[in-house]
Amino acid sequence: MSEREKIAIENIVASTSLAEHLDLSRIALALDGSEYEPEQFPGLIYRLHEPKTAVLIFRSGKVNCTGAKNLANVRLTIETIIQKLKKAGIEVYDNPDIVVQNIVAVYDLEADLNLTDIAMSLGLENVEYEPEQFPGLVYRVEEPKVVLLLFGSGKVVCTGAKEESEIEQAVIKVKKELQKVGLI
Amino acid sequence: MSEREKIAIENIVASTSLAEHLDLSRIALALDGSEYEPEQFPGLIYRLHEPKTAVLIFRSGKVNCTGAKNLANVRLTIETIIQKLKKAGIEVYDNPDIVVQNIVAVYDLEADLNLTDIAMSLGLENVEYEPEQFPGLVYRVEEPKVVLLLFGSGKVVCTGAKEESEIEQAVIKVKKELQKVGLI
DNA sequence: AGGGTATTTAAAGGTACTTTTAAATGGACA
DNA sequence: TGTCCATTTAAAAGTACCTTTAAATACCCT
Repeated sequence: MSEREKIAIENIVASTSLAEHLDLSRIALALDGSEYEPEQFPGLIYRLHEPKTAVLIFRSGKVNCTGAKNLANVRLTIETIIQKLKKAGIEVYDNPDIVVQNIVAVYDLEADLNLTDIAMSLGLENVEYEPEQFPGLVYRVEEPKVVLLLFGSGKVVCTGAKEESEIEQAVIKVKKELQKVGLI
Repeated sequence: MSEREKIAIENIVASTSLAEHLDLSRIALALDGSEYEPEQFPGLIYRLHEPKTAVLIFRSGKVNCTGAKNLANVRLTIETIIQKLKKAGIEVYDNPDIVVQNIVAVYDLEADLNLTDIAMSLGLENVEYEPEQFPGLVYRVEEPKVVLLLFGSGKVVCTGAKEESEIEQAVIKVKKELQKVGLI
């Protein structure tokens, strides 16, 4: 099994634009179950059940999609929102460009990790490890620019990537570094 | 190993009387670290570190001791309180009668239990089992009058006993009942 | 009369929080 | 005018706290 196949994408955050301006109060009435409390947060929140995602819609026409585990579901979510708004008589763009902003994934090193030893080996500059605050070791990788959370179980969470290839590179990199110092 | 030795007493609640009447505001000043908030609770709360127990002192002179794991520590706790109050110039009885009101203990059946099957076997009258509310099965034993909490792991908590012999009787009883229906 | 206030303790299951990341935007603060 | 707060999502694993039971004590409330 390749490293790529062992990487499980858990969440994709993507953004797009559906119009020059949107009337959120009107959309709040059109999208059943949506939440719009401008004093609490400027965006309107709408959740889809299939795929299970959440969409944030802003007055500027900008839209965020969160929660999808693959690109197809990001597109399906945006397309569903477009159709619903159109049906409600709200003008929006067709086939807007969608930009992936962040991907969260999990990888399993399949070996218990001594995080205290790893924290000393990898050096203080890119590592933060405060077990009583959080059980994971925070490793800020510079190239690719992502953040890895290492756990004693060997599970690794990668966040900050914009492409799947960055996750793969980061995972291979940390694996090699741990092997080099004999901590894996 | 006898059943008695396998029973671990975790908490003893005992009561006694130290005087006809006590001035809790004065005791609050005498016992450093004590908590006395009459609008919240009528008793004054005082914690001992060795043995690790908690004492509740009431205006009536009645006193509760909780947290001890054996009778000697209940007596030591009460004796310590008596000495501290005497040193503060507060008149209290010497060698007051101490009554054990409740003993909480844990026993291990050393076998996984199917609580759903046990709930049906032991009958609805003395058993309550609502796993989504609480993971333990509540078994109200009539003789001795105690309550047993049975867990899927085989661990059994006994509470309501006033003597160690009652815990032993109850544990032997439930063990025999489970063996009779082949659920252990 | 009963329930909530408070103390202690075990069992085991659940929830919520801790950390990281990214976009969007409106308000508050120096 | 930046910075930081608000929100959404997801994983990891650790902590805290809640659930239940019993008992004495007593004071308030309905």
